[in-house]
Amino acid sequence: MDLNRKQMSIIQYKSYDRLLVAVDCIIFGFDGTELKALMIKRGFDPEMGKWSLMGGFVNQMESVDDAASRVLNQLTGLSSIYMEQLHCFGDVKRDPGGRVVSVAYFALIKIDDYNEALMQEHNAKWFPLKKIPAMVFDHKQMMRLAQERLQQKVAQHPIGFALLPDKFTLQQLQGLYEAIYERQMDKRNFTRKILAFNILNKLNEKEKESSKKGAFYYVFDKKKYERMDKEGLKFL
Amino acid sequence: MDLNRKQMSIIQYKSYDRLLVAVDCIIFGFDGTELKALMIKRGFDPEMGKWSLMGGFVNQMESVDDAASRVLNQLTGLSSIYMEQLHCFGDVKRDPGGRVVSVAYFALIKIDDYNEALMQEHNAKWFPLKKIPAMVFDHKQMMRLAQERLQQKVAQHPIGFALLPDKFTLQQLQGLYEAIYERQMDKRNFTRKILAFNILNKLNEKEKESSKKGAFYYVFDKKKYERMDKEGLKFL
DNA sequence: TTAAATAAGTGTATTTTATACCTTTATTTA
DNA sequence: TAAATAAAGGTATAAAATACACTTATTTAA
Repeated sequence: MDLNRKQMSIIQYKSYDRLLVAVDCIIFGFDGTELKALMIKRGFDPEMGKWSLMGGFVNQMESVDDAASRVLNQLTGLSSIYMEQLHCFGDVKRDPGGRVVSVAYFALIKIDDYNEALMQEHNAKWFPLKKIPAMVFDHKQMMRLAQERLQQKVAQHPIGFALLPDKFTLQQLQGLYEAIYERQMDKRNFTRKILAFNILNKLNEKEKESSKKGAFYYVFDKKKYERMDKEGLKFL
Repeated sequence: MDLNRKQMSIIQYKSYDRLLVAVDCIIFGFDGTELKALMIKRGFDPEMGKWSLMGGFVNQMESVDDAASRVLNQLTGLSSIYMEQLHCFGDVKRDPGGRVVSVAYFALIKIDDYNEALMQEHNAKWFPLKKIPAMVFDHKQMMRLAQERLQQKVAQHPIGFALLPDKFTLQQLQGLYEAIYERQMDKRNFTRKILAFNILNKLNEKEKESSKKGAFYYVFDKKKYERMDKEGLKFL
């Protein structure tokens, strides 16, 4: 029998086990005060009706990353969102419904920026990180790991902006960092440090809802950041 | 028809695609001067005869972590080795032999501490990180990511000791850090800093091969470390 | 036995970075 | 126009990182 190399290798691989591969998304949002994560009420067995991360199975013809983007989109309607792979969870019995290897991702979205209908359809709800309910399988472990990684990541790279509106005040930005790190910071030190990176542009426009004086808006300048990122920076 | 919940969910999952799931191991070693990684000459198609990471498929009844340990053991004969999950690589076409999702791990071993027969059987060879050959699939990308992660990790946790003999001199330790970070360090500053962590015990014994005076051996004291790790430390 | 050679071992001064801390300013509203 | 509100901004101190060079222990060869 005459086989070319590709056929050979398909035959070669044929005897190995094939597994279900899933993705689960930890979706973070910031409401100005608290860091929150988006959960859904699981709509199918096993564990129907319990709180769960949004997830789905990886198809034969899509990459794992694409599957994660698809799942995020199915819940929020959003695309082109900051998303990063967290960890692959591969215990044999992690899902009582069968052998499922799950690759967890975390995403950062602007908390008001989603498709209401899709969210309702999935019974989605934001939970403050301090008040995460019981969750199915190993999803709570995923949550914990995601929170740790967010803390690490945000200290090295300016990804926090993905959680804020396009224009934001320095106090809103500080509030975000305080929420992520779960500790208070000094306003003057924070301002000095963040402005020193020179990756924010000050607008000639004030946010006046929360104060009479009004606080200037800033925007994140991605180009400035990329220029300095090449030289290697630690963020905060 | 009467189905219990478990049967329900197996049926539920049945319609989804199953994929081959592999693990690949980046195995680091340190020869006193250079950081090296262990590669094998791939013994089967596709890409037979090319340099590759040691890998294998995950079986139905083993966790992904266990598969990685098994694969490491198959090549080196070692078990109970420092090993950490790196990243899941999930592109559709990453392996020309079929749809394979691969979870990469990196391991730190003592470079002389392996089973010679197994190594020969797999045509394994150590390559300095600076001189990594062409590799199959996305293995070079895995290598690069592993090197980055090792740098990050070693700065936060005292895992570097896994690459050194049980007893080592301060200069050997410094050499390791210099190799990992690819830059020279000041001997006095390094010594002061590392001893300040108070996780090393000085032995009453000297290494006398590389100097006439001889340098004292030290050992890593894991208990001391664990005590201080709880209080949270940044390592170097 | 002693001098030369070798790498180990050690301390201080300087710079940079992080932290602690409070008054003035702009604006609105009563 | 005074009172209320939150924004804006600087300095002094402490801690950490860096730069830098001589002395010591030991072996080996003269």
